[in-house]
Amino acid sequence: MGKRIDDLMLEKSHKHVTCETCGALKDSLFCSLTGDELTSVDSNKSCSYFKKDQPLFIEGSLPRGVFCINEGKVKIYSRGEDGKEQIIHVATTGEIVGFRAMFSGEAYGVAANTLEESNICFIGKGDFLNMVDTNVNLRNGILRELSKELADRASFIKNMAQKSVRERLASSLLILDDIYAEDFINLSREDLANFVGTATETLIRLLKDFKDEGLVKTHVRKIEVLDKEGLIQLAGS
Amino acid sequence: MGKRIDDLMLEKSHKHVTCETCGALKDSLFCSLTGDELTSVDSNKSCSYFKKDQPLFIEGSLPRGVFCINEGKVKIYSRGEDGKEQIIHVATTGEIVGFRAMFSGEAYGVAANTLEESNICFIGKGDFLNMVDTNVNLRNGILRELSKELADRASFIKNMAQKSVRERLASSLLILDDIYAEDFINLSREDLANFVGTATETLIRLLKDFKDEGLVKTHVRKIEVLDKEGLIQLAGS
DNA sequence: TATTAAGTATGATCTAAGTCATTTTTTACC
DNA sequence: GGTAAAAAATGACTTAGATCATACTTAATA
Repeated sequence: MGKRIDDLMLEKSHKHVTCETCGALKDSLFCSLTGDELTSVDSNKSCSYFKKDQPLFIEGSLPRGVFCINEGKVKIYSRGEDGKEQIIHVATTGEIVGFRAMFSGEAYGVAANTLEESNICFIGKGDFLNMVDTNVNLRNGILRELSKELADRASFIKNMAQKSVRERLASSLLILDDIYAEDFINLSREDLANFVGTATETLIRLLKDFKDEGLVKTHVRKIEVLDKEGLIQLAGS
Repeated sequence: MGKRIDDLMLEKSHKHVTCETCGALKDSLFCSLTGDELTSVDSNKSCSYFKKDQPLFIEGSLPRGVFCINEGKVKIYSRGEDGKEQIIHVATTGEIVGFRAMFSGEAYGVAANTLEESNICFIGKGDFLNMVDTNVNLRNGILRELSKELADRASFIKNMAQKSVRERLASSLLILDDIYAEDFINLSREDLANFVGTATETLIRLLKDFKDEGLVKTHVRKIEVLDKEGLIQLAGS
């Protein structure tokens, strides 16, 4: 008899990712933590393996801590009345997810799911808030991060209100190309549509246009950006 | 010969609004400041009278401090390629405006203009950051505020992507009705359209429908909300 | 490797909402 | 108080993009 799924997950989760050796550390908000602090985080965190499309947290639940992405991708989204998702952000290696609701004391206004297999650590609310309170660099990093995101979302709103779907697709592909770095963009057509803010059918049609125009190339579901400059032109400001 | 405009402004600006007696204090992030801290803010701030549609700061400029609204309304907006404004937020009495860019160290990604005659105090960057560093309550208040706004903007994005203009107008009117509290909503049709994210003509047409349906009543440019419940129904989630 | 399900693609149709042109009303200012 | 300018309103027209129906392809699982 084969192993149970739980066993497999446990096995993978026991990769023993320690903060000290975490490849994502230097890109993360935790980069300013002292050796002692890191050791303390290490002993208070739990690291787990997530399969594709598993929830980290759901809309309306109360935050119990933060998630630190060691490896993988996570979509942050909110669901409309009709159930349609709007993806607000795609988080990647090194990012800390879910600390916003931590400060507001409110329930999550968004949900988070893995987009692919991921290794993600969890740090409890108390430990995290304690660190923020005592570590000036971490705190300033968070203030900076929150502010930057606020600016990002302002321009997201403007794009939604003023740009055509075609323009938004171009600018979305550029954003995703950065996030997926050396990999091809790897999102379902539906997720991509939910990021751009359009119907899946419309997205597919426009993506075909982009292919015909030599802007992108598709490898089944994966999308390769061929002409970054062209997309920039198309995306406008 | 009558007084020059500068004199009049000076006169009004010399209302001597002190933080201790500021009516907006209790609603503001500064409510947690100690007596000493307030005195220090007081001696380091400048308070000025702004006419209608004057800029507090413009997109792309570097922040030199924060603005505290003693009396009045301020629109926070961003301009698209074609010059069309997208209004992100309408700030009112008690709100502190412009502290987001302060933490990110970047230039303003948005602009701010008065929507009506306003009394607004200015606190320099150094003084403000200093207070944030030393006052735990203020700091936590700011973290909470930033987080809440982030959540607001996520739902703003979702609304833009998924709701019809009619639904967005309903929800915008509800938001504005809260902001204008006991007053009627007092925005130009163009500003309202730029808040809803639609063309001015479309806004005017829909507003007329709302009038016909008994949801609102207009007093020339001002808008009175008659049927809050009806608007809530219409706005959806 | 068959079978099913999920995801991707395409076609046909409809309408919400944008654009441009013009008129009416309100506001600002000599 | 009269005139000019700005804001609001209405009409006619056009189209981007949503929706629904259906076909095709890739992935999953027995």
